[in-house]
Amino acid sequence: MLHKWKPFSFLEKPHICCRLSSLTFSKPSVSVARLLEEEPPLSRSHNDPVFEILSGLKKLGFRRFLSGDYFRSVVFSLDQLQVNKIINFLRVESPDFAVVFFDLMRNEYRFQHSRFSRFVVAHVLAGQRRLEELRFVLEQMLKEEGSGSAPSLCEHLLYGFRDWDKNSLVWDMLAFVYSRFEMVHDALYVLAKMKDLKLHASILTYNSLLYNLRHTGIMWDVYNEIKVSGITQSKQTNSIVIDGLCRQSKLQDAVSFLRETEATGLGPSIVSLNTIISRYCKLGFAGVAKSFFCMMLKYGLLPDSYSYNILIHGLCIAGSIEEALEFTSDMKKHGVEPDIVTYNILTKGFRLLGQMDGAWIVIQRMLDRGLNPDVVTFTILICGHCQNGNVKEGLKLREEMLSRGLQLSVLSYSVLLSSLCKVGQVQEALVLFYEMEEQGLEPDHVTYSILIHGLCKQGEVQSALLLYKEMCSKSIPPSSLSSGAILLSLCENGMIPEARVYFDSLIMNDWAHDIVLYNIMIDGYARHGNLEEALELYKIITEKGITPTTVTFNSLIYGFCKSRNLAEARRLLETIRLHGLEPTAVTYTTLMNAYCEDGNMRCMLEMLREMHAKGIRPTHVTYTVIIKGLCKQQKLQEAIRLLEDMRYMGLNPDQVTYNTIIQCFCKARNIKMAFKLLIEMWMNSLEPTPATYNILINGLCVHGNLKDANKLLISLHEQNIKLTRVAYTQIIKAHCVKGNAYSAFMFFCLMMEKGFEISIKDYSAVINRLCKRCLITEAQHFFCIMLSRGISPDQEICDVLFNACQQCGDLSFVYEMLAWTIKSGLLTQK
DNA sequence: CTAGGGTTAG
Repeated sequence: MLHKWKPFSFLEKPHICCRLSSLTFSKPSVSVARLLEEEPPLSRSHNDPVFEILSGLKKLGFRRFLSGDYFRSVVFSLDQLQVNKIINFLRVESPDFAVVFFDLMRNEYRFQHSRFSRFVVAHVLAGQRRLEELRFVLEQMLKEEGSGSAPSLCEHLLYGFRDWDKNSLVWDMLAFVYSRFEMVHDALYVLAKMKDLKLHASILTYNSLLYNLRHTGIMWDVYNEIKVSGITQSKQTNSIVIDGLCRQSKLQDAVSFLRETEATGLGPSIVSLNTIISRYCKLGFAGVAKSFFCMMLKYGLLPDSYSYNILIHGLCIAGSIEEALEFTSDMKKHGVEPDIVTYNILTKGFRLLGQMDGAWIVIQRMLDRGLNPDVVTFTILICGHCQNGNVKEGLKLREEMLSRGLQLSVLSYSVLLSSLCKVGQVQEALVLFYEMEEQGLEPDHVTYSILIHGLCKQGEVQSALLLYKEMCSKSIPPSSLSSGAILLSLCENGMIPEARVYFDSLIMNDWAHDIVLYNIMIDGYARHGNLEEALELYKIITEKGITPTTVTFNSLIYGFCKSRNLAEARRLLETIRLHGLEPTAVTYTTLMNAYCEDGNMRCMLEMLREMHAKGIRPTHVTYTVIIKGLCKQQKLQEAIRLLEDMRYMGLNPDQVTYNTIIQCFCKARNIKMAFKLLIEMWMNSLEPTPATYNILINGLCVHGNLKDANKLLISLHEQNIKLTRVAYTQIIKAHCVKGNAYSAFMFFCLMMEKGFEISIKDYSAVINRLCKRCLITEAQHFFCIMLSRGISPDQEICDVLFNACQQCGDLSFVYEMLAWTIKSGLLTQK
């Protein structure tokens, strides 16, 4: 291997830079002769820099020679082979200098050492038990060699250094460093070679490997090997196994393992018990966690601050803040002082209960104790405000942090980004995202997931994809979450075949067992009426042994409801329980809505009763469905009463709720009440949606006064309020039906002005209606606009116009139309 | 040991 100079790194050093121009790379300069004049080197070696360097070192001493002109003039021409010779020579003569020379070449001259030199120096360091440095040398080597390099490095070590002193230490450290760098396969390879050579690995190496493999079943292979090899286990060995079992969700095995090791004399360690307590807490079993805490005391082990913090945290997430506070005083009594982590945990505890005032009391106590809130404290507070929908307050806290000189972490930014996205302020989120990058913070896969998701939800799929690409280019591997966002957006945009191709590619990768991805795809199929494919995917899930969630079934139920197979939908409700899962409000609401659409109020109410009996709280969506049912039965007063009841029960009606009930009043020709409800929306700071206006405009067109509809739409149009094309098309339709071609034309222009895509369907809708009323000239007019916008007429539109011209007796246009149809190849056979 | 992200219903 040829060594490579890294010119730019040494050019940074001014003294070298100056010399560079005067350097000669061929023969030793005159100054060498002067340096060595006391005893000139052997003449035959004049051209051999290795010889000159070695004799120079000997004569002048290390420091003097290496800082001298000769060495500086010749150093840049040295290749790896020559450096190998020097180092190997020094190893025998004076091992310390071998290391110094090695370091100097690398640090001062950015010399890329060969494997041979590195291993030589590694052996020297191993011989002197300079383990930190040994590790460093091997770390440098493995950083450059990368993963998959173990076989060739082992070969090198095996054939080049077989009987060297302390060879086994170098092997062991090599395995250790591979393991630390998470190059597990390489580490295992080295260990296997060591086994062949009958070399023993140290417990540290085994522990490190055990640690890296603790997520997997291979952990046991390593553990058994430790037992077989007969080396003494350390305290950490058992803790790592227990941690691994916990991470593999084998909590029972972890407990049994703890009991087994108890007998072997080492006894359970604090760390092992802490791990188990932590696991039980995370699963929400604070009671079990407490019993292990007591067990710790029984063993005579004194709980440390970790033990207390873990338990206090467990109690907080279980909602038992009082008990958490009791343990906090308990820890003080036992001489363990609550630290910043304890206070942060308690703050979070209050935050989880929505008691922000309690959170502030904790912070006050923390301040009294002389502890300053840190980034975590602030993040918890920001989180609290954001989850209450108060992003503004969250942003204020950010200011506060900055004014205290606290740098926001990636995490605290992510909290803010997430809540900005949730309230639809994606642009603001992006601004904050760029600020974050400017601060030199590297967004991680969670940050990207949040933004990609936010953009997708806003329909900005292209920007989302750009961000996705950016993430991949930074070699942040896409997570199932960010990919899930893309998948979801493909489904939401109706691109089901594309979604499936993408889905298959995701399943081929690491996320073949992520049920959420399946759920998104199944829902995509169910939503777009492809129940067969949805069921096919469900079959695949069960075949793969993946546990479905209630969401999986909810989507299937939706699919069956959509295809009007209510019996099967209802049967699936029972299937949920057979899988040991609980139906949710979504399950029941989906079914209730289907019964409601079917006009089957009896079954709908039956579902509501069942829901109630099972203790599942209806949501505002459930109530909206019931309101819809009441409206269908023309029970308007009851609907209004339910709307009031909702608020009373703390369920806030949203836009859809109002849209439902407003539509109902429009149909009942009670336009006044419909507008009263619109005002009520405003008063509850609910921004009406485009659908709200569509309902009102339609109500005015069909059941009210068309002039009022005109006024409303024009006013909305002028105020630039977000509308859909439906607002325009339905009023155009109404005017056409009434024969107000001019008004229709005016609104048509307004619709075009707003930049809505106008399709042939819009033209034929107008032309059809105008023709029906024999408004041929007006229909022609729209026909001409259509042609001028580059839209080609289809068969149907030509037929309609042609027939109308004949029937209404406008023969002049018949010929024109005839010419047109011939020209377009759309001639009809009538 | 403490702080962040996803899927479903009207």
